[in-house]
Amino acid sequence: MRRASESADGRRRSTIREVASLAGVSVATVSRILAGTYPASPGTRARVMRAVQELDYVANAHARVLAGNNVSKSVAIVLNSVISPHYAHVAQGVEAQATAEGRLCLIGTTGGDPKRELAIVRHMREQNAEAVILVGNVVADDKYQERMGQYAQALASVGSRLVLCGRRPLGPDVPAVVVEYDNAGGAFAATSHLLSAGHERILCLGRRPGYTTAEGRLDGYRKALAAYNVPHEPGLEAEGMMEWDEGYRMMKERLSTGPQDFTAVFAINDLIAGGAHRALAEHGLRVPDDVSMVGFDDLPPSRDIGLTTVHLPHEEIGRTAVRLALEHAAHGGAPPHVVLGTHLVIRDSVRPRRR
Amino acid sequence: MRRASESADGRRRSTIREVASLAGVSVATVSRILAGTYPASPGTRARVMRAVQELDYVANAHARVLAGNNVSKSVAIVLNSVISPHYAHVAQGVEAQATAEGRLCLIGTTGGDPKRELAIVRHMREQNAEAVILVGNVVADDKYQERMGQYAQALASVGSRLVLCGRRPLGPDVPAVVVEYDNAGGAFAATSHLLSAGHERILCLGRRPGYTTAEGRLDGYRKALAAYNVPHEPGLEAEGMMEWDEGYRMMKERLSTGPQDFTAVFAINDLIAGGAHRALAEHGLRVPDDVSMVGFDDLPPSRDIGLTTVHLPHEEIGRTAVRLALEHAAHGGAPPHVVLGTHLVIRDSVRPRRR
DNA sequence: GGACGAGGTGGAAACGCTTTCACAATTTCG
DNA sequence: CGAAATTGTGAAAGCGTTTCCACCTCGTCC
Repeated sequence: MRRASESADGRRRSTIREVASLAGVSVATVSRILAGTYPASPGTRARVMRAVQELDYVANAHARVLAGNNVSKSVAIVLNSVISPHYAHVAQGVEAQATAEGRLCLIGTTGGDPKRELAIVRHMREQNAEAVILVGNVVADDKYQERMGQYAQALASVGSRLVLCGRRPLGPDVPAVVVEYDNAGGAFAATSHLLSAGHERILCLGRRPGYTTAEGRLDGYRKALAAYNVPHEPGLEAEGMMEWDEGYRMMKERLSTGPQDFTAVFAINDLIAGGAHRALAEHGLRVPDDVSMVGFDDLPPSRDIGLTTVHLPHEEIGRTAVRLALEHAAHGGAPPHVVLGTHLVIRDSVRPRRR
Repeated sequence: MRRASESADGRRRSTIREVASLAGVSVATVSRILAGTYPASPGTRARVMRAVQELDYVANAHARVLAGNNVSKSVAIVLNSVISPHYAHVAQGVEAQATAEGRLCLIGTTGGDPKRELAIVRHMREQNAEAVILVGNVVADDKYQERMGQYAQALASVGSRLVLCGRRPLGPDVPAVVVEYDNAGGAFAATSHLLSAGHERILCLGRRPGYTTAEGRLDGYRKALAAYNVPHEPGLEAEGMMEWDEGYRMMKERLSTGPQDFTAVFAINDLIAGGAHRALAEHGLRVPDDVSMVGFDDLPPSRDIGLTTVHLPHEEIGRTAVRLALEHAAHGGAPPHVVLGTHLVIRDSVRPRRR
């Protein structure tokens, strides 16, 4: 009654039925042998294997999912973009762990748009992914709070386990595995490093209210100042997004609108540090000779400029997300919540302050 | 006879049957209304929609694929790693275009290992992906040629359309969409830029026989030398992989084993340029004051150091791959083969040679 | 020497959907 | 005004698997 099943390019895919009849056994036997779930006589096994080889048989994953208990052996990762290095590393970790655990990795990017995120999560839901890993905050637009209710509910009904990486919680009624990292602690260490080198006027680049990551790091910066009894000066906090261009812009503005009233810079992430570094160079200012600088993330390109920065275990974040989600799926219980540590990587971008 | 279908976390997923009975229509009607393929009376449509809302119904993608013509509405991307910026950008392009065309994006990384690549491609094949996009060469180990036969055949029988991005062809019997970019032309422009600034002793970093990308760029470098009548000196070509650490290593070795016998550097990609840049800095050499440098790729971090480099349309490569694959799937014919252009981005890493 | 397990195997239901076919209820037309 | 075309709907087959149940064939035990 129906056209023969064909794959995308018209090549016919052989089915388990064909394998069975070629091997002279029932489909049930083929299925069992391939799954390795039941004993089978060596002779039968050999015949089946030969037939599989002959027909170049590969099981149809969709049929398998449908017939089985609807376990799709896949995890989904949803993030802002893959080109942002931090996200790329996390994605790499997710993919690696997923593959290691025999899962397929689905990926979707949102560009930070809540609507797109929602659409993608819905799409993932159709796929029955075992876990949906949400990485990084979405841009909080004006309708965010309003949308939040519908949003959280939609996410809650994903039916998959939800994992939040470095991201604001969705609400008390939305259970989720959480993988955090110590933003405040790292920023405290970074700022302290500058302070202990004698710097007191430390420009902080990347304030961003409403973004957990930025907020946590700003918090660590302020705490370090307090710990060293250095007065906190709001004018030394520049607002901007966590991107290269923004770092460049913030530093440019700073340098063009007045005298250089700082001796060191704490960039809330390495991207900002990179942009600021470039802006300084264009003004003939050298790091660390003229200005000391510390970043946050420890991304590979930061080595180009010898940036002292806070190391974040990016890939481990991704791996942990998958591992915890799958464990939680297997054992149940309360969704786990971990916070990963950070440490300062000292390179060559800080000099003691000249007096 | 079977347990009720449950999703991963035990939440029950409603089925089309439940929607149908709640709306008081047949499943066929629900299916048609949701697909929008047939007319339906406004009343029925409204009732169905209400039921869908009520039950929070989302179709099961696996069942849909199985029942439909086995079209899975998904494309797969297989690459070395996501953390390498070039690959990340390509992946971003693939994901963006896939989403734009209503497809889901599957992703897998190989670490450059042919065996893992094969395993992943097999996995993708089970999924019935509409296209499998292979990005970048796999490491050519000693058994490569031998394995190539089996390998090409396995890929050929993927049943999905195959797309090769910046990658050596698999063989005449393996039809594939090919998306290339002009490595030789870009390298020619980059080297010419250096030559026209008066540089003659130009160190080329990243020779790598057997790798199409590296070979193409080396070729462009040599051609430019020839065009300017500058004698080609094999000693000025350093061998290494296209990675940061390798760039660092190559430059370190160069500087520590003899006098600095070059005035400019052509790095086969920006990663190498970054590493070399750092090594130069550690030896007190500045770019461009002491050494001129040109890279290849135009990755974002290259802006940190103001690198003049060859721009590659990374994301467009990915988007083109998806677009062509899908078009080819729809219209058939010979698989398309495109080569994308490049252009030089002039920043601040080249100075005319002092005499 | 018959009952009983255990090891293999096959038949068939079920998974959740799409689509073909058939058919009833309209509308349109000569 | 009756026949033909159109429209909306339902029943059921089928997609390619897995798995439950039943069955058969042995070897083993009392």
